[in-house]
Amino acid sequence: MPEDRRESFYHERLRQSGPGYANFDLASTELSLDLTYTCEMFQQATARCFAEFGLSRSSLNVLMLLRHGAPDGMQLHELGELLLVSRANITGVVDHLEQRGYVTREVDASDRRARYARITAKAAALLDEFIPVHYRNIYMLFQELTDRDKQVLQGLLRKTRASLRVNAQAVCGREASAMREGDK
Amino acid sequence: MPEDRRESFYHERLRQSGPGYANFDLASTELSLDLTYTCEMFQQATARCFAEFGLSRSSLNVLMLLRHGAPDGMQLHELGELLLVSRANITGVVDHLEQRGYVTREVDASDRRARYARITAKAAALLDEFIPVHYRNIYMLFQELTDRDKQVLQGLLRKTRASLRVNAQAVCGREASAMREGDK
DNA sequence: TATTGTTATACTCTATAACTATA
DNA sequence: TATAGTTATAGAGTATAACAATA
Repeated sequence: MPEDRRESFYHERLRQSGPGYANFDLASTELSLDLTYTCEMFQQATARCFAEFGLSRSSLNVLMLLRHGAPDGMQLHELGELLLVSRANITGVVDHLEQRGYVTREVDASDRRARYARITAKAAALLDEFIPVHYRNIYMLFQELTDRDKQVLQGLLRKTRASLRVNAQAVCGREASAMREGDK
Repeated sequence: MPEDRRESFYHERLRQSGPGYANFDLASTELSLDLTYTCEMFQQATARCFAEFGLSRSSLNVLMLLRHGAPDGMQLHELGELLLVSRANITGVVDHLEQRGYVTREVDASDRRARYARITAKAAALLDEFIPVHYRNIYMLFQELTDRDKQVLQGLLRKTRASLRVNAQAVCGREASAMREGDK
């Protein structure tokens, strides 16, 4: 197994410096770093392939969503909600896709506030070329994990997301923390 | 456990549309989505707190690295290597920190090409305020996971990173895939 | 009034290439 | 020649606020 200077460096530093701060919990903090770091590595590993096809993660998400979830089009705010992108910013993503001929915008006849983004044949052709390469890359990147590993990992990541959802409201910054201190 | 429309939506779409593409492997592809999605949720949950303290993830990383890894300073290219940031871009991060008085730049006396970034007392004070809030947030966000969960998850994420490292070179785009097809 | 979408702004992060100065 | 750092540029992502059109 190849060594990684960063990996050991970070964990060592954390074990040393963490206990010097209040509220430090080693297991959670290590987990947060591991999660972020692993995700970064995965994205870095696939970044070149995305760039080569002129796709960003957002634009791929939009195209896949439109192709397989809504071949007849989807309103922009729906796209934004599914992709966790604000209404203001989904406009830009769709602009970009439209400029390159990958989606069209059509006004909804029954509600003239709404626009439907629809995927074009050109984008479908791009996906037919890109996705097999992308899927092969994904398969290769996770090759050292057994089926059992993947299954357990997926289950734990699902549980993690549930935990994040339950506790996201409780997270807050300076004032809220100060207030809670005051409550004691 | 709270429902999430996106979560079920994605997995359902993937199971339906995936097999239509070459090289599709459900377990790996689901894992890649789960990893990305979980990480996104975590970062989203902590984003407000970062913003409130005027910190970005990069700047926090630099400050923590300097404080606990190199209180006497670290060369910019070293920072870049540890944070996976290019030499060109670490300059900007350090510029930003310097403008706000969080680091100083000092020329190395023995090698006048090199600059050392050193953390200031002002930044140390900021960390003393920010980190306990941050650590408490992390602890709360992962609260629904048991110690055993966290331990297993960490182990599998480490194994995942090892897999990514081993296979990262094999990942590639259009031409390389075409070549490999030709080899068959 | 509320909703859909757009515009504008500003900041962060990333990637790349060309450049300076030192070694 | 190689290394450390900077500058410049361009693109993508994010966040926020103000605005128009429509319901």
